[in-house]
Amino acid sequence: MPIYICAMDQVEVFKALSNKTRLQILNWLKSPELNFPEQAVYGYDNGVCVGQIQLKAGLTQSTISEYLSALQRAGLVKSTRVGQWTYYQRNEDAFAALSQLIQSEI
Amino acid sequence: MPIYICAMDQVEVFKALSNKTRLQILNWLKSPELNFPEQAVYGYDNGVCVGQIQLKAGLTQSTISEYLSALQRAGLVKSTRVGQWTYYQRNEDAFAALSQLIQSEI
DNA sequence: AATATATATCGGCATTTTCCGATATATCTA
DNA sequence: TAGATATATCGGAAAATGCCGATATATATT
Repeated sequence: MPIYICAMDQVEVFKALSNKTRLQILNWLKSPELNFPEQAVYGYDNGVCVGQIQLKAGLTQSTISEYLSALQRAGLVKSTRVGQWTYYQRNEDAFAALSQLIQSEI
Repeated sequence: MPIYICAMDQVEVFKALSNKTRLQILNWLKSPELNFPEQAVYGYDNGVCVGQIQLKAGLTQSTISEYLSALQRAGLVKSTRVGQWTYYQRNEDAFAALSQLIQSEI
């Protein structure tokens, strides 16, 4: 009987990762300073706000908002509301758990 | 500039993993002796044949054949034809590479 | 309160995925 | 060669996903 560190819905996680734009976003969020220099003024403490991600991705605001929700439902990112902005950042624990999951369970 | 050990199409791999039945198949193939005892007579050297997997999954033959093809296109399994049977087994190198990919690139 | 800005949600069209039944192909056996 | 068995491929209906534009909601500003 395996022990699960966190209750990842595996299918949901892999579905979230099954899209080129969502993979790009995750990759960009690895280096916010590098990929979102426009946000330097506001800092990167809570990640990057939706509008910046949307600009870089070149898709509509609604699409990016939904993509970020999907990533969050899968546990791959976390969000912080600050005023009228929502900041998203990677949940590195989830990636460590996923890497581990693939090694041991899948 | 990152160096890729193998040319995985990331989206294709994650799509292949985005289905409960395909995840089950991969999991079953970790312990063929345990999960496919009916095949003991023929041995497990090349993995498990399509019919046995189909029986256990409870979906149609065509569906399982297509699922196995998808897993193979993604590089997650390899197949061996022996007479009228096609045996499928996990490609453990791919899982190691994927685990690594998640740790370092994604 | 009124307006502006940032994000989320809704409705919808186009494409992809899921899974099926039918059929084609490959191999084995009589 | 004919028939049986195992697998692959094809065509299609239903559901899910990819994106969009329009609209709703939350917060900030005047």
